[in-house]
Amino acid sequence: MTKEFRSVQGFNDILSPEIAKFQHIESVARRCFGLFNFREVRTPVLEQAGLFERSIGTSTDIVEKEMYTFEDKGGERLSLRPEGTAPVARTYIEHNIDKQDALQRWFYIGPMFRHERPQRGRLRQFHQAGVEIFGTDDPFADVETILLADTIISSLAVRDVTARLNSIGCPVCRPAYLKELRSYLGSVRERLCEDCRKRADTNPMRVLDCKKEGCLEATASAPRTTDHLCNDCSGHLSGLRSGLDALKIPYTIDTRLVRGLDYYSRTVFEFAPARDTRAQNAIVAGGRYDYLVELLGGPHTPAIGFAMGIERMAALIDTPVQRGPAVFFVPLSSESRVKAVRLAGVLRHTGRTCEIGYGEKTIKSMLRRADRLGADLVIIIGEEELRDGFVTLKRMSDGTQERVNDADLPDAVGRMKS
RNA sequence: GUGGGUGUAGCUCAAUGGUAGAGCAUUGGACUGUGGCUCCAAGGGCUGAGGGUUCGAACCCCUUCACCCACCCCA
Repeated sequence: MTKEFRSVQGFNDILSPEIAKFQHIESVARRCFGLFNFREVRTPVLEQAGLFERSIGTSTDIVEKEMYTFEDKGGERLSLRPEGTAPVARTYIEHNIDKQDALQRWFYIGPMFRHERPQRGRLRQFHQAGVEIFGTDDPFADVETILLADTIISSLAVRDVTARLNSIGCPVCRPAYLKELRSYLGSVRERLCEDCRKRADTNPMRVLDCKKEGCLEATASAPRTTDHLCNDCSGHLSGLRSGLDALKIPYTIDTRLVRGLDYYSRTVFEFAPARDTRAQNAIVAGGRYDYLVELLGGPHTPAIGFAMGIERMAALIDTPVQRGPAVFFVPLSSESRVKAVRLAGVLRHTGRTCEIGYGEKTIKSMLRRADRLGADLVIIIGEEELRDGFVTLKRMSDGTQERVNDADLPDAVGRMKS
């Protein structure tokens, strides 16, 4: 069949039963955010293109070729947000949050957009849940951010996920490090892949992140960020590590871990399935961005956060069982349907989920439907029930059924269900 | 952006140039107001689309579209 309309490439419909995973992940995430006392912030999906260009960095792939950027009718250059941090930082600045209380703990959940070739774990519209802590450079904020990510992952019963961690320094120590790294990379240049030769000039730290064997070997003895941190950065890192150790949160230091976004400083981290060697396997990633708010025109505001990929998390969990309705009504005439609607209203008032069968279908087909939906109880209303003011209440699990007077229905439903 | 793979019923897949099929699902019946189990039956397809070769194409060729996977990169 040729369908006239289909969803746009990389923009997927999410429907039952897959939707149950999303609902579960989001509700677990919300609960954890709430328990850590983070407040929700909802920002628009559209922002000025410049916000991302400046924050993420113009030489990153995201900005260079993956943004949905267009001119609207007013001639403004707008972008669908490719990530959540920059918009939230913009919000922090725009509403002068620091004037009230510079320390803020925020979370967001929503769709993000990147124009890439879709594949496993990568879509053009995807969903992230993330947090940001603004207004402190206390390493304990880093600890708590990582703890929160770890809490969500374990609350979702996802196993064998490991955390990798690194510090990429700050404007004080990074220039000297980069100088050293550049000269090292120059010395092994001919052993690097073509991409990495370019990166060696434009974004040398990314060379460390290359997965190609030749590059891995060539950079095996490259200078490490962690050996070139200034006193403050190194103190920050050890504060973070001792916090994680004290809480017994497992992690490994990975000096090759740099992140793809320009705004990170000091702490960067990533959670990924231990066994999965595929490239796009990070389910949570984040880091510190102490200079982003400033870069966007706000006051100096150290901050840290992470983003979790909801689709990627969904790939790691089982589909939760979706409960059927507590009660499915089987009215055998239009008069009895009126009664069914009335009784369903009473039951819904007591918190029972009810669905009423439609149409001229036979009792058999309606019962089949009730069975398929997984209804606990069925209420049959025919001629006799209508005339004498009762209903036939049937328990699907064992088929037992009884006559129940209309007025006794809520009690009888409670009794039969248990 | 580059490379590979796949498109046949709602779903998962057969059919290798000669009448398009199965399982599951759906609907109905056996069972006239009673679901699941079993049995019986039915509906459902321009074989992604367009063109070509051939007496004849799901199958071969060309074009195109879509999806999947990988690279790149990222959540």
